[in-house]
Amino acid sequence: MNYWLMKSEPDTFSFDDLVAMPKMTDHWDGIRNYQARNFMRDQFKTGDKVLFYHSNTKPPGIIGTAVVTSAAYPDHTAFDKKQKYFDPKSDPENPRWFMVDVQAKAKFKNYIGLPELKANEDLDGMLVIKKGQRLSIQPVEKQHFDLILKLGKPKKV
DNA sequence: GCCAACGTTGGC
DNA sequence: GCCAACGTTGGC
Repeated sequence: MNYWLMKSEPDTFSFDDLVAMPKMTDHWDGIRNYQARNFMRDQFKTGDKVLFYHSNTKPPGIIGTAVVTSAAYPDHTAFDKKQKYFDPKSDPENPRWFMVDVQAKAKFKNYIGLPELKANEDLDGMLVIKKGQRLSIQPVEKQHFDLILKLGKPKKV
């Protein structure tokens, strides 16, 4: 069992957007960073737990939890010229980019903003509070994950 | 909207 | 293989 933090801009795809999907599940497409891809491709497993992070909003922070419901499979949006995330260097024979399916689980009654994450010394070392850390998929340590659940007061969706 | 941080690209 | 130029992320 692994723990992850996944960033999304709420203007593009918010936690509530995920909840609104059939079965509250969607594929996490558009990852075009090798480190993030490697996490998904090599380490994501069905049942892994995810903190859903809203970036580029005021304040950014953790809005809820989700669960991984598939292993990694090729990101087909890279194959289609009309797609925003088209990448000519990826093709179905030899896909460069991958994605997983995630399902919404719980929404936090207490949204945990980035300033709050930074202020909590029990969360020292979390990647998301590091300056310049732009990775959109990050591993999270279990004790950090557990503490964040405690702070967030998740309510099943 | 600015810009620091940092990943990627491509010329050499 | 170095590194300058460029593009993107994402906090502020």
